[in-house]
Amino acid sequence: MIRLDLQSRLPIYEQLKNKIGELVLLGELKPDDQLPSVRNFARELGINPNTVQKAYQDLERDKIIYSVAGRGSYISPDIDVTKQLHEQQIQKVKSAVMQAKACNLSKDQIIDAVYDVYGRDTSHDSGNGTYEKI
Amino acid sequence: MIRLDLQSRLPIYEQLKNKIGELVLLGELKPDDQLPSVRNFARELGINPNTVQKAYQDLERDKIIYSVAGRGSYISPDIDVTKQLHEQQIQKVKSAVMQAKACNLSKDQIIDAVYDVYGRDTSHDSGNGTYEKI
DNA sequence: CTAAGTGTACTAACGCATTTAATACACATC
DNA sequence: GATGTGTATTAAATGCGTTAGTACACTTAG
Repeated sequence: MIRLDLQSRLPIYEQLKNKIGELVLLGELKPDDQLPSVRNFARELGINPNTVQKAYQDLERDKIIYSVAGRGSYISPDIDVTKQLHEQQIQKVKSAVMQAKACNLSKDQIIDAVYDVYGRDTSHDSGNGTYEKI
Repeated sequence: MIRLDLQSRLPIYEQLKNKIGELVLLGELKPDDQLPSVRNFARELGINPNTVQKAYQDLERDKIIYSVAGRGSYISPDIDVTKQLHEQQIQKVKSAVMQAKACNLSKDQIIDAVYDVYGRDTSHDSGNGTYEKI
């Protein structure tokens, strides 16, 4: 079940886009998997169908999903979807890092922050469980 | 001169707060330095005085600056200002990294992104000061 | 064919944050 | 006293996000 923060400054449709992208990267949504219908998803999330549609529109524009009138919306089979979603995440990280650099923070301070999130073990393992898919 | 993006999703007063914090961390604004008056700053930036005041209010609430009625607004002499601003930047980086981690990105991928911003030289120099002028 | 479910499009209205505008007041400085 | 400060208040306008309701074309199951 997807949890939304209706109080967040981030619009609902942006949160939804992020969540779907996250599920794709986690492998819980695979190419050609069908997404919930606009109306069902909206009912399930307690929001308006138009809001779901807006998220789907953006995702289709970014070629993360594709939609067929009368059938439904599906995860894009495009091989580069994962690559694209990865790149999106990387870009967000880079933006924050650039801002920090502009504020004179040192590389080591940033690296420390990354270690704070991922743990400080010296191994170069990513630490997650889907590593074997390489 | 401070440049604002009036089209950004980030409110003007938030941009202004960021810019001032940035100038403090760059050492261009030092403790007890006087900031432009609300009215002058607004005229200079081409925005409404209320917007500047809102930024100043937030900065004073966060103890980044202090204001004296009849005199002006000044950078707080609090020794921890720099530390606090650093922490803000670090938190933004961590948020982006946590989001990326939730999407299954590996630690190495994040580290690579950091290197993309800071450069890949193996030295542990922080890169601040006049380093970039070489 | 019919019915139900799908994506899509459109208009209208509302809420809310942001921003602007215009005053007003108290204080400090000269 | 004049000027320049910060501060407070009210009002209006604007834009974005969201909801609501309706409508149409399409696909599928029966």
